[in-house]
Amino acid sequence: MAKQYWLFKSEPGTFSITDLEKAPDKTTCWDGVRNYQARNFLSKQVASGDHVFFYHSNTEPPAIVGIAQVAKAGYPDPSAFNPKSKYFDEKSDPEDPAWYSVDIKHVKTFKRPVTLSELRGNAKLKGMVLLQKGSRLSIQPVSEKEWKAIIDMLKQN
DNA sequence: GCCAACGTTGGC
DNA sequence: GCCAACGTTGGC
Repeated sequence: MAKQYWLFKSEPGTFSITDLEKAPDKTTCWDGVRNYQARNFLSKQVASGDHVFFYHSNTEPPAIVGIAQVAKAGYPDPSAFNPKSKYFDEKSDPEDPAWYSVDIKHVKTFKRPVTLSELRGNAKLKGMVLLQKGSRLSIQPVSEKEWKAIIDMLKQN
């Protein structure tokens, strides 16, 4: 299986990369995804060992703040079955789960985040899903070229 | 806080 | 199946 790359969005007020770093074994269940396109990535494509950019949205500045790795591939999202969870979905049947989670583990937090405006300024990233107009997908595929171009931006810091 | 873009819901 | 209304996302 070829290496795959992803970008996971999170609002830092809800779950930040610092939260991930502090989590037991620096690992967390990525739950609460309630969008079908993102769900399909989680259930079918995101594989153990895949590399993940951790992105902070809805904050100033929006930025890629670090890297994580997929520790466990798609499995039914437990929060959908938990009536106490804000992500509870009574329509999700444990026999035929509607929603999926993966586990991710912290790899590194950047000393300096790569901001959205810096990403926009890199011509190599023109096609990146994140930079498309109106794009709000919370689980996004990242191409190998895009991944490498962003890693190169870190080295220039 | 504003608002454009997008996704979902539900009446018909 | 259409589409208006509504809710959410997320940059600014």
